[in-house]
Amino acid sequence: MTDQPALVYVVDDDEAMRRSLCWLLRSVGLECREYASADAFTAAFEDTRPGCLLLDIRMPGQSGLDLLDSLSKGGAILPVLILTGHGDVPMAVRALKAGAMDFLEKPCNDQVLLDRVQEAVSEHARRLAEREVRSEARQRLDNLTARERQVAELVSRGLSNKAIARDLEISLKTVEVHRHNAMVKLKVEGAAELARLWVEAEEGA
Amino acid sequence: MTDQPALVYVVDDDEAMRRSLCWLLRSVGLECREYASADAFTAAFEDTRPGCLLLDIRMPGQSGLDLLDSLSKGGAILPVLILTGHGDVPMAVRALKAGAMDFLEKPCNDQVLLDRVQEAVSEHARRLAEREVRSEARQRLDNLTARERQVAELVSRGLSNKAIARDLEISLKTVEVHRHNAMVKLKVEGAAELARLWVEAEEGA
DNA sequence: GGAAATTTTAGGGAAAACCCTTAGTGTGGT
DNA sequence: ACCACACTAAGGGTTTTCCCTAAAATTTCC
Repeated sequence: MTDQPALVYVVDDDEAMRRSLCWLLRSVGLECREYASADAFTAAFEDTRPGCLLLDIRMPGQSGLDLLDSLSKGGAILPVLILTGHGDVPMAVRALKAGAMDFLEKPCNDQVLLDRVQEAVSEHARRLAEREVRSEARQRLDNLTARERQVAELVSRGLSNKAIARDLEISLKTVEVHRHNAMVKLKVEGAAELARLWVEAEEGA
Repeated sequence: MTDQPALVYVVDDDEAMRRSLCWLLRSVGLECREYASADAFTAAFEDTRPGCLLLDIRMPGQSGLDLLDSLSKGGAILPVLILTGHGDVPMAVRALKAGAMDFLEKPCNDQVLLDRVQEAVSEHARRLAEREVRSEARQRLDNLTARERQVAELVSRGLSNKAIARDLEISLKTVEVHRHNAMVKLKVEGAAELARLWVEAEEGA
């Protein structure tokens, strides 16, 4: 997670609008890329670098709301700021419930926009860090064999080796082996750390 | 947490509207109480029984948005459905960002409204259960003495008694005592359960 | 000042966890 | 058939935790 500079994506079919937005963003030192359609953006973006998306709704081809849906369905965590000229209440409600971070109407005050962008970028950095922790945990969990995972889970729930042996109907010695192997693979020491790792990995799963 | 029936609060200064809403809600078996102002509602509601709030924005006295803010500031977890006749985009955005679960415009389709209410009630039940777990955990934690809490935290982080003794510069025997007392007070057995309890209590703190 | 609670330390024994090696069995792939 | 891997099991020793009793020093509160 090398702390890369923020990148703002601007998706709008109106070229003048894109230019103007990017000019504004670059004037405060934000890197910025333009896309004329949802598809062009989808093909290009990577959800690993802190940033956010400034998105228009009314566009030829895939609409902004559709893009918003497909982003969240695809597990993306990039914050989206809707910026539209012809918004109505149902549209705003749908966008925000679909996970948009904000819904701004053109024309929009420059400073307000920049503030929202900064908020969104911070939020994305936060989410990226969180996702990193969980995916790290889950990746280590994936390296366990079925039996090891089974034993590790029971350990994380506070059962003793003896109780686990009874539960799984295997010998105490076998449990010790699985437990030890799991601990090594997960790089944890002791039941407490294992329990924490387990909670981290399973929350929001 | 005796599983009480749902209770829907309706806050609107227009009496005809309140009546009509309550008639609709009662027709599907939902209990329902009416309030003509934000203040009347604030004085009466209790955030322990599953339900939701149907809230108008434009009212004499405290506005619906103000009520929404003061609810979330007060730590309430009651889901709020905004139902207003004169909504605009900025108002909807503000309401949703302030935590409203939905923003509906009058007149509103009956079935849509009832669906949203049911969703909101389920959501509240879910939140109540979560809050219950956390407050139980925190309450038990509050019964620990300072030293016990200190020791328990280090145990939950995976440190051995010996390591804790070094950290706190006290004897191993003392650590054992504090650890044991903490375990008894927290009603947990083993480091794993303690770690889980700790995570439960501290998350979202 | 005295009672109650907290913090501190200790001895000693039973239970559990931890660490090492060795090894038989079964399964899947080359 | 052979190899790699997972699962199983055991012996034996060290360390840590768990559980009991006992008690002194300290702090807090009335």
